[in-house]
Amino acid sequence: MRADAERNRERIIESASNLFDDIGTSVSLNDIAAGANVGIATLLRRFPDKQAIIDAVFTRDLDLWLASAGRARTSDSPGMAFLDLVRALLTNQARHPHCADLVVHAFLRSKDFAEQRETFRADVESLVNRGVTEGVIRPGTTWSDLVLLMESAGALALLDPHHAEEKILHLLEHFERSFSVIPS
Amino acid sequence: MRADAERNRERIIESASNLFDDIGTSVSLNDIAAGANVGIATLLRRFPDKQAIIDAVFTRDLDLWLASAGRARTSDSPGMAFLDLVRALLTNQARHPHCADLVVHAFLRSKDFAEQRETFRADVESLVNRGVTEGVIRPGTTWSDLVLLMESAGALALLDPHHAEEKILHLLEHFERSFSVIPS
DNA sequence: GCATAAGTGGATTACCTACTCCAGTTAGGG
DNA sequence: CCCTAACTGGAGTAGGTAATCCACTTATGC
Repeated sequence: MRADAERNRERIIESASNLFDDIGTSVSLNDIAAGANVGIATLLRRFPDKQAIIDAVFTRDLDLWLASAGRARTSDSPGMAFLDLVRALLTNQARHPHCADLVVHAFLRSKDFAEQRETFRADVESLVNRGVTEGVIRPGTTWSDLVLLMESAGALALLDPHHAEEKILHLLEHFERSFSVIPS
Repeated sequence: MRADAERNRERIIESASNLFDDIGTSVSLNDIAAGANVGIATLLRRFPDKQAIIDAVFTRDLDLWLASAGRARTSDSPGMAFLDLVRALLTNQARHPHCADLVVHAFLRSKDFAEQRETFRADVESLVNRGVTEGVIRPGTTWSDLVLLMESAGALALLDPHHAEEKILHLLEHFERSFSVIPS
């Protein structure tokens, strides 16, 4: 691939990412191309169709999540690390609403993401289990509870991006109470 | 209005309601008209634009919510009645995903719904307050917590209608734990 | 009954979308 | 420096949308 083509590819992903955050994945290819200072043909040469762009943007975000989860795993204070991880993931959801339907429809189900999904799951479960034995996290808490929280947060962000952060933090309060062993 | 015209109006709302539940509000006016066995012109004569149909369908659902809340208010077991009400509202959300963005963008904000909103709010708050003094609901629980739960449920339903019911019930478990004074 | 206002269907318009095609441009190896 | 394969922009295509228009039909009050 020629160097200029590679630069354009990155500009397209950057433009798409920004527009997805601001407007949503319904934004038109024309606008994405314009935002990258690139013709529509250039865009469609690199990405065969619109879904390919959405996937590329999502994959970039996903890498950050996996890195967060991996880092949290090694913490020696699992309860704290778990909450920090959750908070980081949710903040990301608030900022990137477009991720929500990819989380639900691709990351959690498609076999294309099977490997990443299992890594992520293993990291989270390890953290939760250690938190439970440490007595910080309520027994019965599982990976699926975190998935539900992430799905809910993403869904809220998608529905109402403007108030997403505030609502997601409120949602987190309820889940923290539900996750915690100590009633407040 | 002529009697046949009134019949057609109801058929259009019924068709729209069914299609919104199955496909979402993105369904085309042509399909709504076809489902009502009516021409597209007939549809657009009754409802000046697409939003008017969406609003009409929502208003029909909303009346049911308000009735539920009103009935719950008179219960002499507020804690129970509150949970029953919440469960009824959430089940409705699962079945009518299209309501989600109207809840967020119209019912909770537009002054067109101000009167209904305040009635609903008063009913719910009365129930919550009685539940708190009865010692069944955790002090600090407010109307805004219920709103958040309904928004989350609606958002989930919109994002993934097929698994909505299951996810919403799961979500309710966490909120029940958070609402409750007794840790489980 | 029947006059007529109200109602109707569906072809049509205007517009927006994702995606294709191709004549012209440019990077970069030899 | 220059040749050529890679790359590019933007006009154009196909297809779907909401909304309009108008010749025709029907309910209903008298």
